Amino acid sequence: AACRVIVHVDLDCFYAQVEMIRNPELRDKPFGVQQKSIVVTCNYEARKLGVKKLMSVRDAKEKCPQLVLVNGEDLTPYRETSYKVTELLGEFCPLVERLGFDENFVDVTEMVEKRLNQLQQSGCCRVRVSGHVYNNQAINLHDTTHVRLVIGSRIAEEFREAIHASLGLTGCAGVASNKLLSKLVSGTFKPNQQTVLLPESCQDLIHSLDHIQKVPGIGYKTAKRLETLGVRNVCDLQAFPSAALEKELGVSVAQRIQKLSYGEDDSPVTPSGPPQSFSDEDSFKKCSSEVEVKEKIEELLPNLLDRIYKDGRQPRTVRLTIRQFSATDKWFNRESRQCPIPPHLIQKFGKESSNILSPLVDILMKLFRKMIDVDLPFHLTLLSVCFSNLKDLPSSKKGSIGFYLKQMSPPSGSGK
DNA sequence: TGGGGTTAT
DNA sequence: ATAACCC
Repeated sequence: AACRVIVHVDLDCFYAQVEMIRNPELRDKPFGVQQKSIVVTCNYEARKLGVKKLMSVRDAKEKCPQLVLVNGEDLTPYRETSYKVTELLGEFCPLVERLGFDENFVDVTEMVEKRLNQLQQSGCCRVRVSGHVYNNQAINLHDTTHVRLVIGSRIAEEFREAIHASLGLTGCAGVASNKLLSKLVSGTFKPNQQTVLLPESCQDLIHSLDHIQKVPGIGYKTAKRLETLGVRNVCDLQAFPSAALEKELGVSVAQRIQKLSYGEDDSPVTPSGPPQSFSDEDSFKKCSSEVEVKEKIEELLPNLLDRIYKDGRQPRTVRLTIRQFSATDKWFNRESRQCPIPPHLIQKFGKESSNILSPLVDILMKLFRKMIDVDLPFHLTLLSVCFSNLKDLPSSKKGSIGFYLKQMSPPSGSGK
């Protein structure tokens, strides 16, 4: 039975790397990428001096007065670079799944099988591992699972080399038999290194997590509920009675996370393909009048429309999301309203010079009034516009030829 | 605590 | 439409 071989690729402090490419002068200085009052990430120079991810600008400047800050509120350069990485991996193998802007899972099982066959036909069964082996575990070349994972480590090295050669980016990789383990193991040696996990060390890896919330798939809410059950670490979760867990969290979540606690994860690598939605948001201290709301929306829309135009598909749904100020529990209170985009407006998405902007603003303001009684005082701290339910144009209308293919100038001569 | 994303219910 | 998850 051939095991799966999954590679998790995780770029080092991604936004900071993109900024260093845009401005090489930053290279040897400690610097951070700022969004509002937060340093969302920083380079390793800054990390040496005590700056951490998601630190407030105040704390960061206190720790490190020389810290240079770059505004990173416009994600365009990061998004574009991110898709270049995904596309590059897609040239090796079709099964590439994005996780955020800086991580990708690649199912390399087929590539491994092919190389394994070539190796066996050449009569040579020796393969050298690339990078670290978790726990420094000895490799047994008579164990075909070991051999497969070692071949995976070679492929991971090729991925990282390709990303560095063509995009100038460094990152980590983890190689293991499923997504969960590949992700966990990729973080074990940190900048610009890679690690392979052999099955015998799986329990050591999963038990090295000190809190259950470090298990990808167990988030804030589930961790809190588990805590009320007395479940604090991976051992607790493994040992907890399944029936009681299912009663608290529902069968689906309970069974999934309990398997995760054993390092088991049968979820497939699902190719991400083009994005399912395009959104743009802005947060602020205060927005409390209809006129301000309209101004904010008018700021968000042009950027979004441009991205949709470049994508080539047409959205069928538009959504407005708001966050209302609340002193307690600042983080959770988002509401949204969405509606279909009227067909006559959908048509205008692919075309320039059509005035699609003001009708969209009107629709979004109607959605706003469904959430907020504008005759009463209100206090917003965030506005977000999202286009989703993207449909390809009829193929006669040119545009998206498929995600991975570059847009090419049309051949001379007629297309009938 | 930003500015994005996804899937399940 | 919301709630959970991910970065």
